[in-house]
Amino acid sequence: MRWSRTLITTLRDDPQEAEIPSHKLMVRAGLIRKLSGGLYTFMPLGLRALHKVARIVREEMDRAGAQEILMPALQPAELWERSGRLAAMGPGMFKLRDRAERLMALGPTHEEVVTELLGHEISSYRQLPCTVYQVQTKFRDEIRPRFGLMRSKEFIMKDAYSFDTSLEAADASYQAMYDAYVRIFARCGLLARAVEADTGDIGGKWSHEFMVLADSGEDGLVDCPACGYAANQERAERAAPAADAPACCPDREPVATPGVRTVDELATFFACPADRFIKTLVYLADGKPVAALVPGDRDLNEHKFKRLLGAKKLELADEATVQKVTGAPVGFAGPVGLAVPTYADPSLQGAADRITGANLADTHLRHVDLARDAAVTAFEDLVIVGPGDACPRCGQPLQLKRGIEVGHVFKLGTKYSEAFEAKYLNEKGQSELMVMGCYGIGVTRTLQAVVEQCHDADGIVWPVSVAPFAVTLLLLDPKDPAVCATVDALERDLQAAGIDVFVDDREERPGVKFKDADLIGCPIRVVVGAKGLAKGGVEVKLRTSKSADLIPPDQATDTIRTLIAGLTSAATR
RNA sequence: CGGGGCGUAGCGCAGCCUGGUAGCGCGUUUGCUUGGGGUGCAAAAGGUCUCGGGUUCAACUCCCGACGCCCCGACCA
Repeated sequence: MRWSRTLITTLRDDPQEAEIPSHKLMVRAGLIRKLSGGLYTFMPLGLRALHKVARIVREEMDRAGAQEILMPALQPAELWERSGRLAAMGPGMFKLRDRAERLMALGPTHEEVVTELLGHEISSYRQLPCTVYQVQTKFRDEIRPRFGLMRSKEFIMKDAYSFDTSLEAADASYQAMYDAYVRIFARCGLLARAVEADTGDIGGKWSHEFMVLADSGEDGLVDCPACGYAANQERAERAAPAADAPACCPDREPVATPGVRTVDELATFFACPADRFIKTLVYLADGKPVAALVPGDRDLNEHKFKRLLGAKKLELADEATVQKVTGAPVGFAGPVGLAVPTYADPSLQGAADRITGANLADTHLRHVDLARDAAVTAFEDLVIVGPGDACPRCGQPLQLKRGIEVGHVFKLGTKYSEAFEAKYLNEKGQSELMVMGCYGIGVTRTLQAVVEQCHDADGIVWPVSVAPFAVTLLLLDPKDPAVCATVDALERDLQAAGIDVFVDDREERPGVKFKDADLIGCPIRVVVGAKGLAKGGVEVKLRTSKSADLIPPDQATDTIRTLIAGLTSAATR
């Protein structure tokens, strides 16, 4: 491919729209262009890289025994009513009506469609296990599109779905996908980490997310350097420290605290540290009030609380509810005498001589002994785990990192097969529900994650596996026939050797071409110019190295082929 | 949806406070020049100053309202 005949426009300045390095670079290098918030066009160079990622994904899916299909992006909303997710995902879905006024949705994911499909196609255990996948455009009405391709309203996802006869068989399908994911991200040149994750609205018992470590990542993850435990912060647990209880605790006693509501204000008011307080939070779980107790210096993890309660919807109670439940305005809730189910973090087990709200306006209680003065329904892990907390497996201190979620594998169980009666006949001729798993990779997000992880001050540093081109060939003197002839021959040779090559044949000064080559970041740069030829060769340089090697033109293709082989094996370890 | 910021030439920005001729850099076009890390000179094209209302003799500038974009929090690949 020749630059002069390709739609590639690079930018000198960082675009105003972009904040993180990968987004800036993808726009500057001319890989993508924004149409509107969360909607991007892939330009020729970006599309090539995207296809490379998709190819790796397909190869590994096929290798893992999954079969590629393609389901409609446009789906009848009725399917979503059957699974009960029209309500759950409701506002996040793009909905529209056809001319018959039938409600349709642009698919944010395909569990419904695939379960409906396989429920009809599969009739016998002999057809199982079966895993299908597709590479599809998904639509989500994101609350806040962000960071270019990282969180967009339209994106490309590889989604796979496994169907099995039993939980054990489903475990094997899950493991096969997990292993494929490890290979996919390694082949993309990414440093990815599998972490335990929350299942969210998709449902199911267990899931792992694949995280690309990056400071700009949207997710927090905890990591135990000692034993390898890793989890999304949404799910992460900790070994709760024992509550330090004094030998004896005086009787509880009300204290007037007019207008003092927050833990910070209380700490100042009582002149004691935040962990001396018990924070009482009133929530509505599917409309029913419940209370959560955490130490004053900790925050409640709503994901964990929601899972514990098995609630479909969990939200902080409104003021009126708080008033009704506690008999006091917001800021004065406490566990003493509270008549709703009350869950406490295990670090409060045995907690005594603490300060809590008194369930009375402008009043707190001190010398509260939780066991003596309050009725706790259960002690369950509730706090957001942070750096320094004890690992739930080995007790060593945890670290907190940030990551980009590029893949997610779920064990779904029979949630969808029940809703769609996706059944098969077993060996005994009995009808049984298929056990499902689902597995997603954000293909467009993965591409940007590569850029986020692989760049330097000058531009992108593509791994060969996903680079738009393996080689960029700079034609420094377009008016010199000998230089042009050398470039033509080299381009032909490289193409014949199956190597992607991109020729910068523009009427530009050398400096411009060097800068753009660094920005676009193909792994190997070959410079052909009059000066080099006079010295007897073309210059071959890796994007990652500082200096170039002078290679005789007739040996260049072999040299490059060897370099690519080296880069490829280094990437796959 | 809550909080914050920004909308001026293709891109990056100044001008606005204190109303009166719309500017700079990059890019683009043409000519010359230069030719190994974003050459230099000259000329040129390119603007409903996001949109709508209001105040005023006069609005890019002041006021009100929309819309769009970006950032921080709750959803997710």
